[in-house]
Parts: sequence; structure tokens; C-alpha cells
Amino acid sequence: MNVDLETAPKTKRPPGEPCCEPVAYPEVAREEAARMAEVAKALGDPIRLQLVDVLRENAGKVCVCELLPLFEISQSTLSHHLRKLREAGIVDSERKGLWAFYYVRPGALEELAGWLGPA
Amino acid sequence: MNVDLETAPKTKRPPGEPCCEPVAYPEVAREEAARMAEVAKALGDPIRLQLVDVLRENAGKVCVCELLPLFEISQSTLSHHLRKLREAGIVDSERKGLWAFYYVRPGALEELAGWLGPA
DNA sequence: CGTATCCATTGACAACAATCGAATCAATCG
DNA sequence: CGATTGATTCGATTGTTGTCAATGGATACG
Repeated sequence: MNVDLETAPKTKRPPGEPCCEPVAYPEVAREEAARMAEVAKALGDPIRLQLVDVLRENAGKVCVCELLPLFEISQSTLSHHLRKLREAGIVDSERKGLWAFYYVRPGALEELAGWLGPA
Repeated sequence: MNVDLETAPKTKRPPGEPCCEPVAYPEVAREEAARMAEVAKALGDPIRLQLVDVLRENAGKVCVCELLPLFEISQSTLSHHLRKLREAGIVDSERKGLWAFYYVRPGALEELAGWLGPA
């Protein structure tokens, strides 16, 4: 779960040559980083982070209309945040009758958590 | 490590009253969320995430001039990203002569990792 | 001293994000 | 039909990013 970049040798001379030559960059890591950064970005807003928190505690039990009064934002703004979370693959929703119930998608945070992880 | 929001009772009547009344919001959680969101936000860019990755593997061993060729960005952009990471409290740097060596601050990712964590 | 090297900072710019109000719309229930 | 939930859209505003080129400060070499 690491990116494993090659780093140049530590023997260097201040003036002289241009210091370091370019290093080959693993493709896999770049995509992995892009995925994780996308998730992190979606969590990079206090409201969205709290939304995820509530949804983890109350998976499938809270409808959007209950989420709304928890924050001082308009309904359209809340919907907007939920969409961002959906687009990042972090949450998904299920309609039951009139209501929409959101839940955190299993494993959605796994990769990032693992990378951040105990390590 | 959870936000512990109160959620309204699940017994609801579709038409009738306005669905849900506002719920008290814990102050502590809001600050905690703000801190974690700040860290997540800083990691919400592929380049910064990879920077942190490299620095974790090579703490105090890579200077900025070695970081630069790993990405296709200008020197000033790299400096800008490093500053963001510094401002988020994720990394810190130490100058040695001409070079600046960056490292991930111990425990900087702990809170977020714990929250995301195996839970 | 002069000059090259590393890196931070500044200023500029375009692109994006967060928010709102208001409106609209589809689906659903009574 | 009429009310409700919630998604979407629109327009507007305001603030934040990512990026670069250029400049500047510190340090080291000769």
C-alpha cells in the first residue's frame, strides 16, 4: 500500500551539476493516488465529513429530511454535498417511498484508511 | 472518535407536520470535524498525497530538489503544495545548508486515520 | 566579492467550489 | 387532486485552488 518512489542517491554537490535527474514514476501509484485523493477531497469539507460520520452511525436509518436540520445550510446545498459524496463513491442512496436513505458504501474508505493507516 | 449526532425518532408521518424538528449539535464534534476535514482537504490533491507518501517512506532523507523531478510541475508549484501540507500541520521541514528536508509530523494523520479507520 | 544553487514568496490568472434563493420536477402517498 | 420529499437546475456571488513566471533571500563555492 505504498507508492514506492525511487529517490536519487544522497551524495550531492551544492554547486556543479543541476542536482538531480528525473526519476521514473510508477503508473500504478499515480492512479492509486488519484483515487485516494478524490476520496480525501470529498471528505475535505466539514459538513461532508460530518455527514459521513452520521451515516456510518446510522446506516440506512436517517433520511435526508433528518439530515437537513443538523446543519445550517439550505436544502439544495445539502443535496449538493450528498451528490459530491455520491460522485466520490463514498455513499449511495436508496429510496423508500417518499424518503431517500443514504449509507456509506462498504469498503469505500478502505483504501484511504489503509494507506493512512496504522502503518 | 465519533460525532454522535442525535437523530430524530423514526416514527414519522409523511404528510402532516414539517417532518423533523432541528436537533442540537455537539460543539466538540464540529471542531473535531473541522480539524479532520482540514487534513483531508490537504490530502485531496494527487500530488500532495504522493508527496506525503514519499515523505513517509523517506523521512528526512529527501530534499525538495529531489522531489521536484518526480512530478511534472514547476518548482514554485511544488513549493506551494509543500506549504499547504505545512499549513495543514501534516509536514514540517528542516533546513540544512542549502537544502530543505521535509518530513511527516508524527501523529499528524492519526486523528483522521483513526476516524476513517477499521471502525 | 561574484556567481550559482536551492527554495520560498509574490502576483497574476483561469478554473473550480460553496453557498444561497428560488424555481421546477418526478415520484409518492393520502 | 394536493401535499411532501428530495433531486436538479439557474443565476449570482464570493472565496479558494492549481498553476506559472518572475523575483528575492539565504547559502555556499571559488
